[in-house]
Amino acid sequence: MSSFGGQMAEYPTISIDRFDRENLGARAYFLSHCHKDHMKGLRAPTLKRRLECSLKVYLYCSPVTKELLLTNPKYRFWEKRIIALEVETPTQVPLIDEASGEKEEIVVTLLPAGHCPGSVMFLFQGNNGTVLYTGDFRLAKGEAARMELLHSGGRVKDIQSVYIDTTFFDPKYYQIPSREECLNGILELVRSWITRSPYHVVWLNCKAAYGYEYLFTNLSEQFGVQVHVDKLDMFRNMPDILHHLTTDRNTQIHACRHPKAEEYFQWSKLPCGNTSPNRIPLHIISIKPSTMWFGERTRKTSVIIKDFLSHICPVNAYPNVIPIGTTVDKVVEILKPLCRSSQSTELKYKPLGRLKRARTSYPDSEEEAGDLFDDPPLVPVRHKVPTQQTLQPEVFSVTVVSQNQPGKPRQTTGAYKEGSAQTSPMTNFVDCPESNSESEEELDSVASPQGTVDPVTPHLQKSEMDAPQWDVFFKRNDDIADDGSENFPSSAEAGASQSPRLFSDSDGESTHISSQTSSQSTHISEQGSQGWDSQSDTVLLLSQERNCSDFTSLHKGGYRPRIKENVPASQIEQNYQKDACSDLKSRAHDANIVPDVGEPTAVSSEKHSTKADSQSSSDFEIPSTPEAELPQQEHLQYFYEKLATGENILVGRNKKAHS
DNA sequence: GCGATCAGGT
DNA sequence: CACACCTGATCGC
Repeated sequence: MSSFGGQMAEYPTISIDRFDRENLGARAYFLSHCHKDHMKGLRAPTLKRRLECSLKVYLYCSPVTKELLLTNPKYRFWEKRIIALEVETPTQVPLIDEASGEKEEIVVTLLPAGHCPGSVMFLFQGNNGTVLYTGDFRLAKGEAARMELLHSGGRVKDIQSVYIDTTFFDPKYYQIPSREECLNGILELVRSWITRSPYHVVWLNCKAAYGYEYLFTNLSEQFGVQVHVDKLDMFRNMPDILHHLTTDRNTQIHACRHPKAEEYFQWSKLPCGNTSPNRIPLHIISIKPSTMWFGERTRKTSVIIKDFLSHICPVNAYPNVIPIGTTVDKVVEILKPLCRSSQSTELKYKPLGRLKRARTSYPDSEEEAGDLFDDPPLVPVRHKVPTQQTLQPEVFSVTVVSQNQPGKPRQTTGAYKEGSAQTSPMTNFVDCPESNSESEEELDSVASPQGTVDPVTPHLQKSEMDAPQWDVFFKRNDDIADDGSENFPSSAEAGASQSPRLFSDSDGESTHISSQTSSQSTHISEQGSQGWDSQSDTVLLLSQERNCSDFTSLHKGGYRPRIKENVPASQIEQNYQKDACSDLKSRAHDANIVPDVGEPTAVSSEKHSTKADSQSSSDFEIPSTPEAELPQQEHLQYFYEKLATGENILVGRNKKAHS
């Protein structure tokens, strides 16, 4: 959990993502996104009471976050006190001390964070300097450089401090696949499975409340199958998401939840209860998105550099996550080289001409930049919040958003035009209506910022950046199985489909396959960029059938699944098979992936042995042959096929071990 | 009964 | 570990 207490040194009278303790007296609140760990105290009686007394205190967030928050009855008491701020629209917010009447103004700009729907970063500009609070974010390398509002006059704004999400600020995360890569891998895997029969279904085992929407929408679009979810009312005003969801359990793709979902899975039962329509049992595979997975098996030798932080180049950087075993000071020491003091004293100059802009060409003179601002990046949407944007190149004439508040319906200025919801040609973010009902307005999806982002971008050479080094994730530990006898077939061989089977398969029932893929997606379509989350970057696949085989494959640019399977005892028919299985399992150490969800039913003794071995983990570190080439898409397909059919992929045992 | 905290789990 | 939760037990009001 974030160590951020909610307050920033420069502007201690406002609180962000924390609403308890010392934050109870804040003059204004800000919520970066709708994830529980950023909402501590937000519905506590103490704060609720304060709201009743302090009528000038408001909560500011993005339109989408407001919508998501108010959909939950527990937070509905905030309804009259939330002010949705349009993304990428500098807005002036008054900070009033109700006791003394003292008033201060601060300009805040919401920048898309790419973490989950509605997630934003907050850029504050006021008397104590410019500071940036990132919240949880996931931006692709170079994306910060494309944010116009982080720049001014052709260069990065002078940022005093950055309050940054350091979750992945660790060398072990030096390489995180792109969303696009993950998405592509998932799409193919899902395709290979659901096309087998109407009874082959996929369960997307999602943890967080939000952040997987892009996965749902892309899967739905790709296969014409809506995703089953428990609730979708929070998206009622977000058609681009809503249209891809359903509460009808009769679909092949599920993202429903249940406390005992994992248990259900063992029994070929979906969280929603579906088991066997027409008495024909379902064949389920589960895909578990996880970014952390990548940090668990990579070598910690690479140095990561932060594209984001180094670009922002602030005077100070405050980490919000302090890894165990270290201290704030130590992390700060690591961050320092990226801050101004250690850079060549002078400000880093980054020509805007290098910025990748959604719009035509980017001006590189300040003057032209001014034109840019004259044409607001984002046109305030509809009737709701009247906003006035008169941005001049460096001069902020801000917009005071006072929204339909009880007492004062505010509006602000005239610059706002009703119906000006058009997406300006340059907008590159999603414009979601925050209103409900009356809006028949649809979300404008615009090209989302490409790629997702790694909060921290690995510092690699460009060539390396272009192609994820998958081997880092799948290479087996050197200390494990070094005889090479168990190497998996090289991708080329695997693709040859001659992998012997370790086990006979019983068609589908309970193989426990799990594989991981990673990636993020650069996005495709026109889904709202803000809806793309970071967690779906990595994926863990579990099938309820099978258990011991595992393989990895990679394909350049693509994703590499890691599969592990639990083999029902009944399926273990030969000793050598079992051994092989145990063997493999013994290598997996990290488990966090559910391994052994053993078989529900009869557990034979053999099964037991297998189970024991896999108890701690079901992930296999797949060895990779040094000379082996990254698997190509076709090879991957081959693996998927095997996975889907329940066949096993031989791991080299002296035969086609490597190529 | 609710909230906060902690433990444990995925 | 932390991602972002959830459940259950305990304690206090």
